[in-house]
This record gives sequence, structure tokens and C-alpha cells, in this order.
Amino acid sequence: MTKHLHLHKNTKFLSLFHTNKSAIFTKASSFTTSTATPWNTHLRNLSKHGQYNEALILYRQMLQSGATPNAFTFPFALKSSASLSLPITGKQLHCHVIKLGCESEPFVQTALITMYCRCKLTEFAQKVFDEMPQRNLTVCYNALISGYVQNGNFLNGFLLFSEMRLRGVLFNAVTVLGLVPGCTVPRYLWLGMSLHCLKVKCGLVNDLAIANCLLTMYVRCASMELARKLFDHIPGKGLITWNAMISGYAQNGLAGEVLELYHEMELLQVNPDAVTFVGVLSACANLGAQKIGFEVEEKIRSSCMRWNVFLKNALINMYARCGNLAKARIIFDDMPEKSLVSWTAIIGGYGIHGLGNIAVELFDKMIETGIQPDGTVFVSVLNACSHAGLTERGLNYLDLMKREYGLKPCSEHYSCVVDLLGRAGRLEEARKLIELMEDEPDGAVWGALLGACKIHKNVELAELAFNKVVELEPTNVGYYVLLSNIYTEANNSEGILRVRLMMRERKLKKDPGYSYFECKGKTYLFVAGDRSHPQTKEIYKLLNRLEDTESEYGGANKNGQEVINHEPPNIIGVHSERLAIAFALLNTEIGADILVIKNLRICNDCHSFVKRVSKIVDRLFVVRDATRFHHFRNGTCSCNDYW
DNA sequence: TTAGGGTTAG
Repeated sequence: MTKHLHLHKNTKFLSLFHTNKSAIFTKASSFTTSTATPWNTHLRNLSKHGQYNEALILYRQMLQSGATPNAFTFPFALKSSASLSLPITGKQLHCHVIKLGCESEPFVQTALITMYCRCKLTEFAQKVFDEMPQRNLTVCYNALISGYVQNGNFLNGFLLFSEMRLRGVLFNAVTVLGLVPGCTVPRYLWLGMSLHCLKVKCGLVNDLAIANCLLTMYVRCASMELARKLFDHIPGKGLITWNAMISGYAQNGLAGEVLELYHEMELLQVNPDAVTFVGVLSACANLGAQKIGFEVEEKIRSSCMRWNVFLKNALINMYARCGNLAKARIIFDDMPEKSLVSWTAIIGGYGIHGLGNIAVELFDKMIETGIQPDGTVFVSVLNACSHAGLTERGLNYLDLMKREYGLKPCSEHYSCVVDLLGRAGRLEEARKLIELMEDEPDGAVWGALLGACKIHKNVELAELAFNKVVELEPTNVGYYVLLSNIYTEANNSEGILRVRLMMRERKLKKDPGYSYFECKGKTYLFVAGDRSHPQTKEIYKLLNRLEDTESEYGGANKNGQEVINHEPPNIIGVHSERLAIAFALLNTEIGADILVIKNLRICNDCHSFVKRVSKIVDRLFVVRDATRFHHFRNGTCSCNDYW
């Protein structure tokens, strides 16, 4: 790319843009004058208002009219080509700069450095920088430092910062702002923290932009406690500060904290914007809190806020994850321009709720419309295939992903495919697939195989998968429980004891599983064997009927007799999902639109229970696993009014 | 008249 960009000092002015086929010359202007000043004023106004195409058109007209650009002209023109990322135009502007002898003007030099960096040509930017007679300007260092960082070369940026300090060149808030985004990966967090200290030492404490930037750094490094500590100490928080914290919580799965902070924002009468709502909707999606999500939607509508694609995608995701696929679909279908994320959200929504056929149909339609898939949408579609038992289809997608789109499957893809093969009973193929993985398989991959071994009662392979998975995730209790259950089914008491001993040695204790059902704006939470709900008697009575009779909801047992025993035989072991389902059945109107939503983590027994119930009741309801939402754990078991 | 920076979705 850089080869044809060599400078030609003899470049004629009017050759500018001749090789550039962009549509920047479509507009004509009647503006003509032979002195540079009025052109510069006009250029400044266009550049200030972000009308970069127009600014470049004007620059060309300036040349055509015979006016000679000067040192004041170039920063505007260069900024325009930088903002539009037009390297050829930028390079030609550089030729003009040299031809007119403006290359030693610091303003022009800095604009050139910025232009090259924005066009991803840092080597050219460095060249401009190196050729500067005096490298003592803070702004030039700032431009190149942030250029390196923006182009992913954080170390060069930091080296330049060290050089700057060694040479005694003063740095300022913008220098720090240029560097901090490079520390958003955990391995550089310590450098970011040293910048945080530097900021305090150098009296940049009140610079809100730096604080926001540092906050984002902690968030991206998943250091949420440090992020919150900083957030609490920022005196005049701006909307960006609130948004950074809210989206930070959302990205790190702390949905409860998102809603708390949003609530606090409302109390303090800080006006949210689209970015805030995207974070809040994402939290609602994680919690399955459809009611709050709906309220947010209403608020957006009543605030006359302009809907952007981010907001729509967040809304689709929220409704889809909460099980309201009809609403998610209406919003999706209504979008004039759907992004890859819109497709991923709706495909993922159908996939996790067991409607794999619709998910793959949509995926194929997406490909037809010419949208280039990425790794994430493949995770959604593979996941959909595994939950709908579309084994061959899923395997084809894995192949398509590699062959047609050149995407390298990662561990997430492999765990979907292992799950896919596993559910189909093709355990040996699943094991071979893991062996063929280019990268080291992670816990999720071996965990998927272990799960499959549970379904197909393969103790030997389960032991292999378990040994691998506990090596990678020694504190994940779920895997120990899974193996213990496999041993239980195989009547292997020695195995059970071994697992229990291992858990005791490692001081691991299983957290109770929770399920919840949202009804009339309230969330009702259940743990296994829960008896604290006021309707416990009715719930168990109904459960007993459902377990005993596979024929009809609320009917009699196989012999046509009313079931007298209202207590299921294994009360302690009644899974939370079943309790939530029975509660849902008792508390929703017959005839309402009700559908069974199968949760990802629902156990195999409950899965068949749900299937059985769905055949009987022909209604729609949503029962979700709340185990991961620690927000719920603080409360007692049932009748939690969430908000 | 002119140069360098912060938050968003699957």
C-alpha cells in the first residue's frame, strides 16, 4: 500500500484527487477568489462542522481558482483527509505542503502526523516527526503517541512518552489521554495505573476526560472495584462518566449494579442518553427483567430521543433474551437497515429458546442479503443448531465458517460443536474434534463433552473430560456435581465418594440453583425443594399431578383417578425449574399466549419435564435460571419484588 | 484563521 505513496515533489496541484474516485467533487461552488484568506475561513467553517467532503471539494476549487494555499490552509485540509481516512489525498496534500515550503510549520507538521496516523500509516507519521528540526513540541509528541496507541502499537507510544520525558518536553492532559486507551488490556494495566498516579501527582486531577478514560481502562481490564472507586471519587461526573460506569458494569455481567446506578442517576436527575439506555437494556437482557426493559423502551419513546441502530439492537436483544421473541421480531423486521449485530441478536434469541429452525433460516437469509458474518454470529447459529438437534447443519456451518469466510473457530465455537455432536450421541467424534483443535481447548469445551457424557451415560469418557476440565477450572463446582451425577446414575458409589472428597479437600460447596418466573411485574424465585412460597401446597399438588399424569394438565392419573398424595416422593430434590413452572401454571390465565422457554442450563430431567408439560398445556411461559445473578441471592427464596 | 483527547449494542 505504501509503495505508490512515495512523495513526488513535482506533483502538480491539480492532479490532486485525480486518482481518487470518491464522490467528493460532486458539489460545485460559486465561491472564487485568488487570495487564500477567504478560502481558509470557509475551509475552517466546514472542517469545524465536520463537513470534510465539502472541505476537500473547496480545497480543490481553491487550487482551480488559482489561489495559493498557505500554512493556514493545510491543517484544515489535512484534518479533512484524516477524518475521512483518505491516504492518497493526504499524501498529495503532503506534496503540496513541501512544494509551498510549509513543511517546517509546526501546525502543519502536527496535522500531517495526525493525518498519517488516522490513515494507519504510522511509519510515514514517524518520518515527518523525525524530520522535524526541533522535536520539542508537546503537541507533536501527543499526535504521534495517540497515533501509535490508536493503531494498536502501545509500546511505541509508551517509548515515545519516555523519550519525551527524558528530553524534558512537557507533557499534559492530552498526552495522558493518548496513552491511557493503550492500557485497556490487563497486561498493561500496571502502566495505566502508573499514569493514574502521574495524573494525580501532576495536578491533572480535575480533568474529567482523563478520569473517564481511566475509568474505561479499569472497566476493560475487568477491575470493577477500582473502576467504582475512581467513579465515586470523580467530583463533577459528566454523562460520559455515568455511561462509562453503566456500560462497564453491563459488559462485565454485573446487571444488578447497572440497574442500581441507573436508578441513582434518575434520583440525581441526570438525563440519560442513548448510550445509557443501551447499557441498561443489556442489563435487563441479562436479568430477564422484561418489565424494566419495557419501561425503558417507553421512556425512550416519550423522551423523543432519536432511535439509532445501537438502541434498536439493544432492545431486540433484551426482548429476545427475555423470551419475548414476538416483540423482538417486530422490532427487527421494522428496522430499515439491519446491522450484523441486529441479526446476531435475533438469531441468538431464537437459538437459546430452542427455535433453532427459525434461527438457521434467519442466518441463511442474512447471508443472502450480503452481510458478512463474523465469529460471534457463528457462535449464535452453532448454538441454535445444538439446541435444536440440527447436527449436520451445525457441522456444515463450522465448515462454512472456515472455508468460505476464512474465520478461525475459537474455543466458543468448538464448545458449541462438541455439544452438538455430544447431544447426538457422537461422543467419539466430539473427542476427536477437541484433539484436532489448533488452540488449547478451554474448560467450556471439555465441559461440553462432560455434559454430553452425562446424557449418554459414558463414564469412561466423562472421567477423561472431567480430569481435563478440573485442571483448567479447578474451582468450578458445576463440573464436580456433573461427574457425581454421572456416577450416581451408574451406581458407582466409589466414584461419588471420590468426587465428594475432592470437593471437600478443595473446600468447594455447591451454590443452590435458582429459577424464577416474572409475573405481573414481580419476580418469584425458587430454589430446589423450596417450601417457603405461600402457594407451596398448590404448587406441589400440581407438580404431583404433572409427574403422575402425562396426559393432561390438571387431569387425573393414568387410571382416571384423582391423585390424593400431594407430596411428590422426593420433595427435597424437586428442582427449582419445576417449582417455577408449576407456579407459572398456577398463576397465569388459561388461554393466554404461553410458550415453554427452554433454558440453556436446564438439566436433562427438567428438560424432558418441560417438554412433557408443553405438550399438555399449550401455553407460553418463561422460566429462567437465576443462579448466576447474585443479586437474587441476597433475598429469601420467593416473592422477591425485584425493583 | 492553523495542530493533539474521553463513553455505546450481539
